[in-house]
Amino acid sequence: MTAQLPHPTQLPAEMPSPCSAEPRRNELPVLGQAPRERADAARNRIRLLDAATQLVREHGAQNVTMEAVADAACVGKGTLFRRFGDREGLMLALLEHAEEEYQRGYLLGPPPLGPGAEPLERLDAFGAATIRHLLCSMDLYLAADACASRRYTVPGGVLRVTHVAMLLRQAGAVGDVELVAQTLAGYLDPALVNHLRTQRGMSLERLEAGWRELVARAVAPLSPS
Amino acid sequence: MTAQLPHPTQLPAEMPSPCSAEPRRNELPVLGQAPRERADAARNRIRLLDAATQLVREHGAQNVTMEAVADAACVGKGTLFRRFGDREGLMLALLEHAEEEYQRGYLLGPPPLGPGAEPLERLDAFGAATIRHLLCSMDLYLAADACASRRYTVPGGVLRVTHVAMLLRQAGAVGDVELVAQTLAGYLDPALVNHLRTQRGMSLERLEAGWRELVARAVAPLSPS
DNA sequence: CACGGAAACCGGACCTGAGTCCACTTTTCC
DNA sequence: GGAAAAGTGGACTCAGGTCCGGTTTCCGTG
Repeated sequence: MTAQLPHPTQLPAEMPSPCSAEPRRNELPVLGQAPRERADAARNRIRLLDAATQLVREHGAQNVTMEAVADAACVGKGTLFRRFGDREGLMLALLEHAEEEYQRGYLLGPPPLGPGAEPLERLDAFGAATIRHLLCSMDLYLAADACASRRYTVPGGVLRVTHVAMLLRQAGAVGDVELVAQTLAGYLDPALVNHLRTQRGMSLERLEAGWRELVARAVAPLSPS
Repeated sequence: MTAQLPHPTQLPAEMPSPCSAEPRRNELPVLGQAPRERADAARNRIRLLDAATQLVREHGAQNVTMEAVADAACVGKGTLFRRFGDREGLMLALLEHAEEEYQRGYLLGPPPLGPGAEPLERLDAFGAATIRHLLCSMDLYLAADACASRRYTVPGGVLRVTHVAMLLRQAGAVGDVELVAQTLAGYLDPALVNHLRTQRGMSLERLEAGWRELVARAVAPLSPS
């Protein structure tokens, strides 16, 4: 299928920061710094994201075709794919935007979610916040769902795993914290949360309580059997 | 890379028909119920599975198109899709066959994997067996990967969760066993195992040890905090 | 056993949407 | 001003999936 694309453009290296084209002159291509984005490219990227956001809100993520996005943005299909790589990439970009507030919440926000509270308290709050956030943007998450190849390399997901691992360590967890964190974060997989809610009819309360139990197990000392 | 598949012509008479909630047909023509599968349909199903198996072994699951399968089976494309619903369905059918021996192993086989051993012992063996099995057929698993909608309803996966939950209960686990089992089984997601192995370079030994730790945590008593 | 009709099945033309390609245009920088 | 780099757009390819007229199988009937 899609091997590595010979495209020079990777997935969105920068967030859609409107009109943040700082005039930097005489910049030598040192340190692998990305060269400034061209004006037309920036304009089109914003157009595309705007159009995509609008269409998704209007028709649901599943029913939005790439061509429709390109047309709505008055831009060629090639441009769309150049910017975002593929459909998944576009959805991921939208998702990244939707995740901003949530991410700020657990990275920088006030306790108990943010820094300042006890690690255990933060872990509990993190699970609850994540589950609620997922349920809010589930439509987009399911559309952006990375099939196998990317599922565990999506930035947001990697960040979650890292965050959980950090808190686990701070909470004094022992054992293979990395793997435990990965497993714990797996509980927060959008598709799983969706499945448990819709197919298995589990309540939000149960899902949150389940998270707390898993956290408790994760930080518990290991009794050598 | 290449999964060795058992002989294709002996596939189970049952196969998932994803397109509709079809009533299970039994073989006995009693009470005007259950029309059996037509002879030509059966013949073509076998042809298709045979051809698919061959092509997958030859070119890798990723590089096999549905049309190629249909052509190789000397059958129309419509027939292929009628039988298996979609590409995923076909891969799932192949996978189901590839899983047979593995499933027999932990359901009916000899201890420590099968019945007879202590639950904890069986849990440990189950993880190791699963990880090894996944790595063997990874090619097929990744191709058959159910994107979000089906990921948690694939028969093999559901069976694993159920099995783990049963063993956890037998081992005297307390708490929300269902959710813990689901999470534990999440560690055995093919895509995750593949990711940890290839992207993160984890050794088979570490993955197996990780499973054992998770099992230990899952059956540990819950200390009320 | 021949017959006949209904239901299941077949197959390949056709449609759709993702992703690619490349000749052409715009921007940037000197 | 001008060359090179970056970006553009839409025609094109390709694979998954649908549709429907024609065919085959099944089964009850005479």
